Amino acid sequence: MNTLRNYGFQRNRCKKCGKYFWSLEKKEICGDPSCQGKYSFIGEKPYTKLSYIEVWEKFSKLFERLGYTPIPRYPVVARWRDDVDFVNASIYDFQPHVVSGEVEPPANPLVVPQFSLRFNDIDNVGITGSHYTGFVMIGQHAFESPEKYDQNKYLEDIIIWLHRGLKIPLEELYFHEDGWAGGGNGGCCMEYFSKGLELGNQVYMFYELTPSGFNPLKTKVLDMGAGQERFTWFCNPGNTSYDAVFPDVCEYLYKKTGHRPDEIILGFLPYAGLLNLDEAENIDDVWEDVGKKINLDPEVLKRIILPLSQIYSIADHTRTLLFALSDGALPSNVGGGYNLRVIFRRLSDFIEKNEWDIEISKTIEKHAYFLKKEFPELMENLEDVLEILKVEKEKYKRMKEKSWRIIDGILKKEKKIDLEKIIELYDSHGISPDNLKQSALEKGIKIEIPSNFYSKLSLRHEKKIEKKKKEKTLNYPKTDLLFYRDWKMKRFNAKIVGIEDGWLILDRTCFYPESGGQDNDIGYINGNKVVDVRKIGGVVLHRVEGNYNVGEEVEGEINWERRLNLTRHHTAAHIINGAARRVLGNHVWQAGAEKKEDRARLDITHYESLDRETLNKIEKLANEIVLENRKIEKKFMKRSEAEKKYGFRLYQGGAVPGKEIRVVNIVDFDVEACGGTHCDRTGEVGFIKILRAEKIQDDVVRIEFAAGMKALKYIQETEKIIEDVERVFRVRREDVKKTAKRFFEEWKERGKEIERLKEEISRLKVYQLKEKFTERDGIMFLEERIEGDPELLRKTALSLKEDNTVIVLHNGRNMVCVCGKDAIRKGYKANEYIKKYGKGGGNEEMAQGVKI
RNA sequence: GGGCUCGUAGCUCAGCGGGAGAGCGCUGCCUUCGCAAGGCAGAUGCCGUGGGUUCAAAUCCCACCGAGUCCA
Repeated sequence: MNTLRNYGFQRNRCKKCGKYFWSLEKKEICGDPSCQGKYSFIGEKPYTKLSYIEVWEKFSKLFERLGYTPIPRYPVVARWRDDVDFVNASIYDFQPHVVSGEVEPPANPLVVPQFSLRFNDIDNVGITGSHYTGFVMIGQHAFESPEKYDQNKYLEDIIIWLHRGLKIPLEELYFHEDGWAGGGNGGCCMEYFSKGLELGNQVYMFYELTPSGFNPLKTKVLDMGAGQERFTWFCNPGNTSYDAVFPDVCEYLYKKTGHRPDEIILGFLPYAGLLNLDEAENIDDVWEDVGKKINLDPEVLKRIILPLSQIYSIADHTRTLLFALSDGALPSNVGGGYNLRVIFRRLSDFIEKNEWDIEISKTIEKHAYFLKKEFPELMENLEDVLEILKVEKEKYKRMKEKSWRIIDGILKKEKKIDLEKIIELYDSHGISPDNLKQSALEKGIKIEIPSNFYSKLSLRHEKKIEKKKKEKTLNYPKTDLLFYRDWKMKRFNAKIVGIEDGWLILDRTCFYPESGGQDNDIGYINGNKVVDVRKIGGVVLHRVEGNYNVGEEVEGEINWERRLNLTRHHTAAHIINGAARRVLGNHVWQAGAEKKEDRARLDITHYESLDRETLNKIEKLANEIVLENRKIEKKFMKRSEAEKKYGFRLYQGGAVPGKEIRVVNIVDFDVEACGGTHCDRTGEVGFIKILRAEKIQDDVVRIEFAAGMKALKYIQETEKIIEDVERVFRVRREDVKKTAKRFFEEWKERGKEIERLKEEISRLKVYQLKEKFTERDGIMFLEERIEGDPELLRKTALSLKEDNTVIVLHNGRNMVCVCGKDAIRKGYKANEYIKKYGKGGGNEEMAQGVKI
C-alpha cells in the first residue's frame, strides 16, 4: 500500500461491487469488466505493441534487471504432486514443498512462463477472449522469511512493468484488494486492471490451510500470476485475444474455412466478456443484450460469432494438446487424461460439423513452430504427439460409428424415448442429447430434451465419499537406513529405541520397509522371526515375535534370498521402464509399480495395448542393457540440483517428499528418484523375462515380469507345461500347436456328428412312436419312455407334434411334454402337465423337467 | 478415483430362464454369352473365461478377462 501511496494512488470503494480499489484519480467504479460493462481497450491505439512471444521476452528481461531469475517452465503434468493431475497455475510448480519451506526454490526471486491447463470453463473458450483451456501464466515468485519479505517491492516491480514496460499511464491502472485461497494456501492479494481487463493478480501467501484452520507459513510467499495471453491482447487491441495469441494458426484456419473476422467483430469485442456462461443467468438474454448494444439482431450476431469462436476453440484446444501430450500426458477414459480426450473430440466435432478442411496435425505443427522461440522443447516430441493423436482419432471414429448404429437401432424399434433412456445413452455410450435429437428428427421423431438435462445428470453422479488417510506421526529420531550404505549388508547390530504396539523401533536397520512398490524384507532379530517391516515418516517399524526392552542391543539378519530377488526386480523395473521409453516413445512414464519376491509389475503410460512383438522388443533391449553390465549410480542429491541435472524425468514413481532425494542412475539409460534397493551393475539383475502385458486403462499398460532366478523359475515352469502337453498328445513340441488345433477341430466335428446321429435316432423313434398314440376326445395322446438325453427327448417330441397331440416323453428321469394348438385349446397345457408328473416348467406348447 | 453399458455366425446385432436366430458376407446351383442383379439350397457358433443358483442357464448371481462411455 505504501507503494501505491508513493505513486500517488488513492483508495476508493466501488459503487457496484463494494470492493476497495486503488486508482490515481478518484473513481466511483472499479475497473472490473463486470462493473465497467465492457472491455474499453478494444480498438484503441495500444500503448505498446508486442507480439505473444515478445511479451515474455520483454517481461523476463525487465524482471531480470529487477533482480529476478527467469526459469524454464515446468511440465503441465504435475508429477511432483499427488493431489492434482495438471498444473493449473505457476505456483503449482512450487507446491507443496517449496511453499512449505522444506525445499529450496530453483531461484529466488524468479519469474516463469508456466503453461497451465484449465478445463472448467470450456464453453467460454473462443468467445470471451479471456478463457483458454491452456494458457501461459507468467509467474513472479519469491519465497522469503517474514523479515526479508518485501511486499512493497513486489508490487512496485509490477507497476514498473505496467508503466515503464507496457507504457500504461498510471491513471489507467486500477488495483483491487481481495482475499485469495487455493492449493492449500491463502493470503490477501492485489488484482490489477487496465481499461476493463484484468491483467494479473499478486497474491501474498502467508498461511497454509490445515485441518484446524489457517496457520502462518514459515516462509512468506509471493504468488503473482498474469496471463501472457492477457498482456498480448492488451497490446493488440485491434484484434480478438485469440488472433493476437495464435496469429499463424488463425491465418491457416481462416484460409481453410473461409471465415475471417471483420469490423462487426470489433464492435462486438468490448462486450465479449459478458458472454460468460458461468456468470450469465440466461445466456440468450445476454446475446440479446449485446446485440442491442451494437445494433445487430442477436441471431445474426450468433451466426457471425459462433463459427469464429469454434475456429478459436480449435486453435486453443490444439495448442493445449500439443503441450500436454508433449509433456507426457495421454488422452484417456479415466483420470486427467479424460479432459484431453474431451477437448480433442470437441475440436474434431467443430471441424466435422462445419465440414472444414482442417488438418489437426498441421495446426499443431504450426503452433510448435510459432512457439519455438519461447518453448523449443515442443519440437522434440512433435512426431510422438501426432502419432498419439492419430490413434486417438481412430478411437473417436470407431466410437462415433458405434453411436450411429445404436441410435439407428433404437429409433427403428421405439417411437418414444424417455429421459431415462436419453441419460443412459449419454452416460454409457457417449451419445449426446443433441445428436440424438438431430437423428430422431431426420426420422420424423420428436424428442424433448429437458433444459436442465446436464444438471439432472450431475445429480445422478452426486455420490462422493471423502476418504481421509490419517497418518500417524511418531516422535522418534529417523532410523539410520543401512541398506543405503551397502545394499548387500545382511547382518547388523542395533539398539532398541522404542516399542509401539509390538513393533520394534531401532536406531539403525538394514530391514527394507515396504515402500516405493518394493515389498519389505523379512528375517530375524535375535533369532526371532521378523514378519513385517513398515515405515512411518523416517522411522522404521519391525514386527517381531518375542519380548524386548527399550535400550536393549539386538542383532538382526535379513532373508538375503528374498532381498536379492526384490532388488533384482526393482532394478529390472527401471531397466524395463527405460527400454519401453526407447521402444514406444517419450510419452512413456511409470504409472505405478509393484515388486514382489516371485514377480513384479510395472505400469507405464501408453496409448494402446502391447502385442507380443512389441513386448519382445522391449524384453530384448532390457536384456541387452543387462548384458552391457552398466554401472548403476545411487546417491542422495539436493532436490533442486537433481531436477536441474536430470529434469522431471526423475519423478517416475510419483511424488517424492523431502529436500534430499535419492537418485538411481543407470548410466546413460535411465535416471529416477527412487528409495528402493538396487544392484550395483545391470549384470547383477540377470535374465529379465516379460511374462505378460495388459491394458488397465486407456492410457496405462501393465507389464508383468520376472528377473534373475525367478525368471529362470518361470521359464522352467513354462517348459514343464509344454512337456506335459507333449506327453499328452505324444508329439514333439514343434507339432504341439498343429496337433492341438487338429484335436480341437476334430472335437468340434465330433460334436456335429453327434448332433446328426441324435437327429437320425430321433427320426427313427418318431417312426416307431407314431404308431403308439391313443385317441381321446379327438386328441391324440402319447406317453412313452425312450432312451436318450433331454435334447433327444425334446427333438423327438417336437417332430411328433401335430395340432391335436399331447406328447409326454421321458427317460426315467428327464421328461418333456409337448402340446399342439388344438390340445391347448382344450385345456391340455404342457407346463401344467409337467408339474403334475414332476418338477419343471416351460410354456403351454413345450415344457421340460424331471420325473419324480 | 466413482458409476454405467456391452462381449452370441467372418461383420453388425436380436434373443435375456425351457426349442440358438436375423441382415450383410461366404459356398454351391439356377437364370445369363459374360457381369451386375435376382431365385433356390447350404456351411457356419466352447452364446468371452471360470465358478454358483436351478429339474433346466446364451439368459439369473459372483469373480476374472476384454471393449466402450460418463462424471470428479
